[in-house]
Amino acid sequence: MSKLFLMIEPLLRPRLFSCDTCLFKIITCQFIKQSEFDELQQRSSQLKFKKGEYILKQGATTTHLVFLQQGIIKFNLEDESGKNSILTITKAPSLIGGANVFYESINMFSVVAVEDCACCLIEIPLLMEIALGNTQYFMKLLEIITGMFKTSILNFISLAHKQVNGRIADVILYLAGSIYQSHSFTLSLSRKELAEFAGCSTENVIHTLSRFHREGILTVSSKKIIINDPERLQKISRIG
Amino acid sequence: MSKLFLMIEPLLRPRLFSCDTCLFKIITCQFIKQSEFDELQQRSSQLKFKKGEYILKQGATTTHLVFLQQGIIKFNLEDESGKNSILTITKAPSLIGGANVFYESINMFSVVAVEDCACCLIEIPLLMEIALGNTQYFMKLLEIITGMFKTSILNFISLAHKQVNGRIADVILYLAGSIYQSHSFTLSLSRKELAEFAGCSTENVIHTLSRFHREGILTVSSKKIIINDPERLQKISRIG
DNA sequence: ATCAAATCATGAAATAATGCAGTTTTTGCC
DNA sequence: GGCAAAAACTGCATTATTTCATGATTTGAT
Repeated sequence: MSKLFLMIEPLLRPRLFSCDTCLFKIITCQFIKQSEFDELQQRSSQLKFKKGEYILKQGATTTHLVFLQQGIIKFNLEDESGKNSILTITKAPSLIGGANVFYESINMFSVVAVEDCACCLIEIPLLMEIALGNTQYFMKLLEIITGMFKTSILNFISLAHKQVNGRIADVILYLAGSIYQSHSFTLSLSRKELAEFAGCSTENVIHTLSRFHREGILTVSSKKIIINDPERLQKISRIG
Repeated sequence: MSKLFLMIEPLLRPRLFSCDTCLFKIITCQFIKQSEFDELQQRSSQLKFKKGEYILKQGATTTHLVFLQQGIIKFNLEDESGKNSILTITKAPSLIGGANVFYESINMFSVVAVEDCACCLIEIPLLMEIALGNTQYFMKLLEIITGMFKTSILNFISLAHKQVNGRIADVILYLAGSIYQSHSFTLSLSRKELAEFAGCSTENVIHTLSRFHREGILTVSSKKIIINDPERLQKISRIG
């Protein structure tokens, strides 16, 4: 890419990140033509979201699939009385909003940035047009989307049939294993959000984390968490 | 159909129910050729399951999609320690095992007959062969399968973030609304199964049902349940 | 029809979880 | 840096839930 192009390119169509190294492309490019990918790219828009901003809003209609390029998001269910439930937390890279592709276009829940995010919004009609002409590509998309459904169902199972101790152990293990991928991490969620995720009161999260800290299972100091005894945490998760 | 044919047909290939009035056909026949449906029918097998029998077994691999023609089933998750959780209850007509179609062939959970069932087992590879050549049919299948995913997620949401009162109210309302479709019904589930569905102890189910009975919300006498005050039950469900 | 096993039911004690009131700490903003 | 607001924390009273012990009832097998 020439220096001149680098200078004027942002004026034409600013790119927050390169489409050539985009994982969505890497995952699926083996199945579609460069020309098809180029068209997708042309008609996609890259957007930044600050922590706390809505990426998709529950109840709104969408015509876009969101590829989360960078950041961490929560799936948020808001009920009539204003109570929030967090269905799951996901980090980039991830394809979100898949439920809308094959079913209906009204968002079942909100997607909110938990950390600053970079996203790519892909037009669903265009994507479908390409997918319908290409079985392998279609199947790949399906696999990604049903895989996400599956994950969130498994998430729920662990939450729905355990007591708070086990649920909080689950949440911590999930965050360590799937989000931060380390036994030592700095939470991007508040205690209130942890409570919305675990389905209990904020106080209960605080009490339980303090207890785990007292018992040496975790080291908790404000947002910083270290898992000292993963085995015991897993045991608590197992027995519920 | 001639009388002679009726006499010998069972010897050739016994049919528990007619394929021509099968809802799976009615839902999808508008999109596929009669010859395609005939082949599906040829290679499908009809089976009966008694109450308590496994239709699909968690952890086993399947190459068949199950169309539930008659009866009520539960989706059962069995953990290492032998604890059961009921994910959801579904009645005929319903297409089950859809998760296996696009993802992988290992059953995430068991499917067990809660009442005597009649099922039709459809070969997934053959179904896919037909679907891949027929966009509309494919989309229809997808809609059915993702719709089921969606329903079970919504089911969970209501269970995961409520207290036992609300969860049991939910379970009763779900059974009345979606399974028995009446305010007065005879349970095919035991108290233990209700507990596995609501995610609480068996005693808690019994206590709560007795309380609802005492308060005039329900009339409960062993397996027979009458909802006397749906509004109050709904309110309990809402406030959790 | 009878017996054993499973299910249903009840109450009481122990444990778990919530909600509240009040305090400290952190965060964001001018 | 200082201030206000939000978040984090603590202990305690209240409520919810489980667990256990016990007995009644129902179900299924022989």
